[in-house]
Amino acid sequence: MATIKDVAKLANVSVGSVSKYINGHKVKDTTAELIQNAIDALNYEPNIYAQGLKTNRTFSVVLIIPTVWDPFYSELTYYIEKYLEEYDTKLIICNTKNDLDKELKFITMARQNKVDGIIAITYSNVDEHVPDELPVISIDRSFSKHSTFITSDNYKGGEIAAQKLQDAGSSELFYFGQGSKIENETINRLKGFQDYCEQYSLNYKVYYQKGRRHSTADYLSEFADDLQEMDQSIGVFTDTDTHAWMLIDELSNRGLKVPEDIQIIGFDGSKSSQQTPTFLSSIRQNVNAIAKESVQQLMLQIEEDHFVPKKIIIPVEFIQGKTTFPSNV
Amino acid sequence: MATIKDVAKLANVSVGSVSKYINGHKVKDTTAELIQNAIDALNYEPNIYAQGLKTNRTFSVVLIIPTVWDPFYSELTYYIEKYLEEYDTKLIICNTKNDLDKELKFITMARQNKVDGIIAITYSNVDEHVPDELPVISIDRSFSKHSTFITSDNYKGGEIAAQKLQDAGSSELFYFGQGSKIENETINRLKGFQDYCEQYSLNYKVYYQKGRRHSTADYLSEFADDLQEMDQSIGVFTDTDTHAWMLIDELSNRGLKVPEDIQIIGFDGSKSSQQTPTFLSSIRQNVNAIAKESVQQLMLQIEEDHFVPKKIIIPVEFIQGKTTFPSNV
DNA sequence: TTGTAGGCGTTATCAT
DNA sequence: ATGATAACGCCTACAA
Repeated sequence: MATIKDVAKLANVSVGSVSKYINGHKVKDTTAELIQNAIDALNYEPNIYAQGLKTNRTFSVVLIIPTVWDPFYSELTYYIEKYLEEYDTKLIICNTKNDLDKELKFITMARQNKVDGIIAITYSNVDEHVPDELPVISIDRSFSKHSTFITSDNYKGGEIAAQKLQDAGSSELFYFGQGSKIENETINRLKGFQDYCEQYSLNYKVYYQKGRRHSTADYLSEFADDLQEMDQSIGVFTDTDTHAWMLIDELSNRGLKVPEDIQIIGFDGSKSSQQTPTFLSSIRQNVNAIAKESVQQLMLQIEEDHFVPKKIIIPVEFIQGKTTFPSNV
Repeated sequence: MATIKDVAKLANVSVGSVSKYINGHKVKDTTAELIQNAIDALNYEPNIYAQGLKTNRTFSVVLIIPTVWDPFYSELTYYIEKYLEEYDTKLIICNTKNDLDKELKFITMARQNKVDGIIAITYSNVDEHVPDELPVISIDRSFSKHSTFITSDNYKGGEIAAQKLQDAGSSELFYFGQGSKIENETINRLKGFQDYCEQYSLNYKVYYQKGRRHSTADYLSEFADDLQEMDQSIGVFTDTDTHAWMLIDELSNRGLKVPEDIQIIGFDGSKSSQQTPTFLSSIRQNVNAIAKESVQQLMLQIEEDHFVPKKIIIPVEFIQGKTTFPSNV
C-alpha cells in the first residue's frame, strides 16, 4: 500500500504539498498535475486511520436499534445509510435486542473515537453513560441528556386510528399493546386512542401490559379469547404492525375473518421491502423523514460548536389496507 | 480524553508496560494493579485509530447488499452482526441498490484500511476491483477471484418446490422469475424446477425474464392474465418471496383466491421479523447458517496466512404456509 | 508556493 | 519484568 511519502517521492515534491493537494488546498497547477499522476500511478489511497488519529473525525456513525430484522427498523436503517452517504459517512449497526450491556459496549466504542456520533432507538436506561461531548440523536425516546429527540406524532396516530375504526363501522373498539419498563413515546399511541374514544363517547377497552408479565403470545391469546365472545362489530388498534400480524394469525387459527369479523389497524405502516404491497391498514410513520431529520440534526451537532437540542415531531398518516373497510362517512 | 501516557504517568510505570497490560501480556501483579487503578481513575479507553495505525486491524467488516430494507437481507444482516460480535468486530453496511459505483466506493474504503474484510451479495461485476489481499466472502454468486463462496442449495430448492406443488395437487406448474444481467446462483432455482418437471413429465411453463425488458409489475400482470384463463389446478413457484407477495396481491385484485384457485410457493422463507408468523409457503434458506458460515470463513481468511477458498452449500427446506394445501401423498 | 519537522496514541523492539 | 524509543501515515505550523 502506497503512502503519502511514496507519492511525494515519485512526484518529486514534499509530503506537505501532497497533503495540501489531497485536502483541497492551493498548490501550483503544475505540481498538482505531478501529484495526481503519482497518485494514479501508485493507486494511492489515504489511510483513514492515520487521518483519524490527527483529525479526530472518523466519518462513521453508529445506529443503535433493537434489531434490524424488523420492517420498521430495516427501513429506517436503509434511509439513514442513504442520507449518511451524502456526508460520506459510514453506518455501523448495533442490534441490541434491548441488551443494556451491548448498548454500553457501543457507546464505549464511540468514546474511543471510533465514531463521530450516535443515532439511537433504545428502551433501556442508556442515558447516563453517554458522555456529554458525544453527538447523539435519540428516536422515540427522550434522553435525559440534552440531545435532540425525534419522534412520530404518536398521539395523533392514536386519535386517527380510533377515528378510522369508528368511520369504518366498528362499534366496539380495542387497544392492544405492550410497554417496556422504561417510559417511552409509544405510550402516546394509547393516550391518543383513549382521548379520542372518551371525547366521542365510544365503547372501548384497553389491553395493555407494561413489562412482560405474560408472554406476548399468551397475552394475545387471552385477548383473542375475549374477542371471540363478542358479537358486536369489533375494531382493534394495535401498538405495532407486528402485533397486528400476530393477532391476525391468531384469529385466523380460530376461524375469525379480517376484516369481516374484526377490523384491525396497526401502527408503523412500514413495509417489509420497498415493493411489498400494502395489506395491513395502519398508521404510517414517515420513516424516510425521520431518517433524513436524524442525519441532518446529527451532522449539525457534529459540525457546530454550540448546538441547541431540539424536539422534532414528524406527522403520521393513515394508510388504507385490506384489514379495515373503507370509511363509510 | 486520557491517553496511554497519562495512565503510565499516574501509575508510575512506562507506557510500554501499560500497553502490555492492555494487550494481555504478562506484567507483575502489583504493577497490574497500579495500572488498572490508573485506568479506572482516568476512565481511559485506548484510541482505536492509533491502534489501527499500528496494527492494521480495524475490527470492522463491511457488508455489501442490494438493500437492507428487505426481509431476507435484514435477517442476514442481523445474524452477521450477531456472529461478528463474537469476534468483537463491527459491521458497516452498504446498500448498493446494485449500483456499481457505490460498491466500488466501499471497496475503496476497504483498501484504505478501514475494514478488515468484505461480505458481499452483489449482482454486478465488482470482482476485478477487489484487491487480492482483501479477504472477501461472496454470497450467492461466485467471484472470479479466489474468494470463498457461500450459497443455498438453490437447485434442490427448485426441485422441492416442484415436488411440493405436485404433491399438493397442482396439475399445471409455473415458474415465475427474473434474472439479473450477471449470471448468479439463483438461476439454479429454475433449473431444479425444470429438471424435476421433466423427470416426472409434469406440465409446466416458465416465465423468466433476464434483465429488465419489462417492469416487474408489467411482466407479472401479463403472467396473471395467462393464469386467469386457465381452469386446471395451478401451482406457481416464484424465484423470491417478494415476487410471490406481488403475485398474491395481483391475483387478489383480480378476485382469484390463494390457495383455492392457485397455489403458490416462494423462495427465501425469511420472515419480516423474528416473530412474524408464516403465511407464505416457501423454500426457506437457512439464513442463520449462511451468516454464521460467512463470518467464520471470513475470520479464517483474515487470520490465516494461506487460505484456501472454498465453495460452501447450505441446505434448504420447505416450509408449509397457507398458500399451498398440505400434501395429499 | 513549498518544504521541514513535530506530534497524534499505540505497539513493538531492544536494552536494561 | 520493565523502560526507552522508533516507527505507523498523516496533518499542520512554521520556515524558507
